[in-house]
Amino acid sequence: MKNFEIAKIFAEIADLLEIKDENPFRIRAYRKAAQNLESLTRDIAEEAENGTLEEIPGIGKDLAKKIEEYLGSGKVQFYERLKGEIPKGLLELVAIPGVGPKTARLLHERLNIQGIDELEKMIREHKLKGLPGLKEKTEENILRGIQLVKAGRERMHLGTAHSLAEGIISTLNSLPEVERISPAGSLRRMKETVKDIDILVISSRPTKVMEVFINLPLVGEIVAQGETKSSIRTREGTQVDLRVVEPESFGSALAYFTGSKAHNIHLREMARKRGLKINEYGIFKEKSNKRIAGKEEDEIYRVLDLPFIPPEIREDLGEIEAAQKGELPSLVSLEQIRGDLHIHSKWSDGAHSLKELAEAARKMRYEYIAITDHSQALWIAGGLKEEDLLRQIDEIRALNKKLNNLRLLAGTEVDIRGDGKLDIEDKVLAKLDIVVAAIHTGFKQGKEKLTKRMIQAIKNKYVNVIAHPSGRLLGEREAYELDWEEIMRQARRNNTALEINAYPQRLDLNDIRCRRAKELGLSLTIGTDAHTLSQLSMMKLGVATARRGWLEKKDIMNTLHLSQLIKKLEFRRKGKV
DNA sequence: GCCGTTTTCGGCCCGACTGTTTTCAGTCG
Repeated sequence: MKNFEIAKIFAEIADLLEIKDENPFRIRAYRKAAQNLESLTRDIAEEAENGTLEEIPGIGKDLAKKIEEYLGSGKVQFYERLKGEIPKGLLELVAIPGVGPKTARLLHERLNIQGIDELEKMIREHKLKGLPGLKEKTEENILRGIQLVKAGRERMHLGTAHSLAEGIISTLNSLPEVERISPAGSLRRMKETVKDIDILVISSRPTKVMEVFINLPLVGEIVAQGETKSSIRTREGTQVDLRVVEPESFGSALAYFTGSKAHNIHLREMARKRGLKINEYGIFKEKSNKRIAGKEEDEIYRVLDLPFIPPEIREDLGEIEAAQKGELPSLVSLEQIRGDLHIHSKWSDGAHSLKELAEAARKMRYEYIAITDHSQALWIAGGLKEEDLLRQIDEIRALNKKLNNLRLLAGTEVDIRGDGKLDIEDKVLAKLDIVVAAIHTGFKQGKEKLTKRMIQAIKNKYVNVIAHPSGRLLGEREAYELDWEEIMRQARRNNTALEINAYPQRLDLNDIRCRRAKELGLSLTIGTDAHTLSQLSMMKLGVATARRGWLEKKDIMNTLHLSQLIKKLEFRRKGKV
């Protein structure tokens, strides 16, 4: 899909126009278009063929033409021209925290600085002296920014961000001065990766809370410190922003701080049309400046005649329009999950026995869990030979007789081999309650071959689920190439579910593909792929991904009660035997 | 550059913090 290529070009055009000091609204238009393309569930080439480009929000006549130009020729003239006008190094400079377009231009015009290394050298040689508005402090800030860029500050996995935030929140929450506290930002929206951690606090003594915050042991550096807002960077380099507000502003501050930016802008525009003004402190009548609400978050939506919109879908990707029409999905929740369908035991590369897993599952109030150890091809992960699998089935059946209110499902995570065949014979698969299939090798076979391989597995009548379908590892490995439309069509036709793997590095399917899967009417499962007991709790990340993909209870198979689930799992086999 | 139950032109979210300034520009979220 060229969606991302074009999104990247539009985003870069926005950066270039910013350096040129162009109309800020034009710049915003490019940024918005880039974001919308990134999260478009359909293929942009198909939209172009159907002549429906201008139906994509943020795409008008001009951008539609640029998209068509790129699809046709692989280039956008306007973009090429801009790149010719503005030295590449300037984009490098703007990427430094603390250096914006104005400073970058100044540095280029007055000192002909072309890139980040040159800038560093000039600062160290004190060559910036005499430039307006750039004195010692600013030089120090830029140097620090350069260090950050060079250290390659990357986004964290959602799971990492979650535990870091939990630690800070529990410390602050123990202060008597803290009345109420909540995570905010992309963390609260449960994005798969998080850059900064945002935390919001209610307190009548903000100074005290700020003081404790900036003196936390994990603080490596104080970035900013004010009365209502402070930022620190941890020793590991993660920025954490803390905002302290009065009780009557908590709702509006939480909404503002949670974002997304695009969602907030949309709401604020709606408010303006009604003669209202929304900011972090509340909702005000524009004329009289009289405050009418802001204590609770849902008040913001109420004054705009909208139902509450869950944080996970606040991306301005149609949720506000859906809310207006009363068509918001009722998102699946963690409480609705009745079991985990992807777990490894000691039998392969997991850390715990079946009994220990059962005990943990019972504590989580699950009705069932599927034991899905690796198959023989993955000998490196202790993959089970067929005879071992048969013994494991017996052990599971025996254990089930002793268990109350919990059922272990005998399963496998069978390897889809390089030639598309499964690693376990059909006659053995037939004895299992659930078959999860996955690709673990041969990622570079190319789109056509990989698609064929996966479809072969999808068509096997014993395969219930395709695990971690895209194969991506966040920050480590790109997804392998697949014809997704075809995969999803086949999965739907053959009644094979796709998994949302809840492992923090995977979160695969991702939110966007979840949304497309729903549009096409697929069934999905959420599995943790847990190898240890503590990893069972990652279910919440999988649910969050499903929620970001607008999925409801009825879309997720493991919200079913045990008897319904078993019926659904057996359905295909019976139909064909 | 997009967008329209106040508009096909004239709007386009809003504020905090910093550093360098005597009232504000730049950057960020």
